[in-house]
Amino acid sequence: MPSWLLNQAAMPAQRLVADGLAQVAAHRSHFALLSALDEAGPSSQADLGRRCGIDRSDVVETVNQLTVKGYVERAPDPADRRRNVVTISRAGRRHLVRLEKRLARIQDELLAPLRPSEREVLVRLLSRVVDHHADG
Amino acid sequence: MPSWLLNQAAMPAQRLVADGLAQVAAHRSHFALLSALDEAGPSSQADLGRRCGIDRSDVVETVNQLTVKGYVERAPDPADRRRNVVTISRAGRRHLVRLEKRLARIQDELLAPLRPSEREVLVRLLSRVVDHHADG
DNA sequence: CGGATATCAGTGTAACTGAAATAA
DNA sequence: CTTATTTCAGTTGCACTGATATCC
Repeated sequence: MPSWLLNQAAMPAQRLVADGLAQVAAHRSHFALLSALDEAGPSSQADLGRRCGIDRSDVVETVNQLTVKGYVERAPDPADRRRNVVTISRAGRRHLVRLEKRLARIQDELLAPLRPSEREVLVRLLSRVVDHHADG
Repeated sequence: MPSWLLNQAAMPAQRLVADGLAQVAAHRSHFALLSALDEAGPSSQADLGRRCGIDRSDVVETVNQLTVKGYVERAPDPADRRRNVVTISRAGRRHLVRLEKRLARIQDELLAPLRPSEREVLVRLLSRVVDHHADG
């Protein structure tokens, strides 16, 4: 049953990612936010939440943690004083590179039984399923 | 990123299944237990939990619910008085058929964007990933 | 005013843990 | 004595909601 298989496969995926990131005291949301900031540049917390699919409340907490570690800076937006502008720091970029390398190894471990061409096929099929159910 | 795609695809899968079963006041664990009982015959709760990957505590509660609805019966095992023998009833089998039909439609909705041959490929690739990480 | 933002406290759920009672 | 089973109470992690203050 496909729905069962998807959940069974998502389980080790989640575990491998969580464990791998925990080894460097990181979390999925850390990677998501740092990635988004690296791609899109300084952003408001609401924008970050929308981009990453993370709840507004959880963005607050994640930005708190990343701020403590010096990976991002949070400053009021002079152009719109409701907003905080979150900016990735140099240390944040270095940390992001570390996380990316770690995650690459984890993808490899996750898809170990599949050849490269099969991994591509899987990614393509999953993408179509995900796209079909996007925001619906 | 494959791990992300897997989680994104598992999300609508989980939602569709949960919603579809909720319409008949059922739950994933209801289907899992009834299915296991239909396949393997009367079983102890510990066996059911191991088979279905459901925690021993949750088996207790699920059997409670199925008992109230008359879909299973719980009786002490005379051969091993630590155990309860859980048996599926005739109404339980009828209910299982309903759930199976419902779940078949849900699989179809989940994989709507894929052709039958593509669905097979997806299932095969996922199976290999799941097998590779089994019980590890 | 309506709408957006950030924050915090609290809710709901699902998976799990610990301990007790019973019995192999 | 050790291990297994069932049960219940409680915990934890997580996504989310509601309310509030602030501002466009």
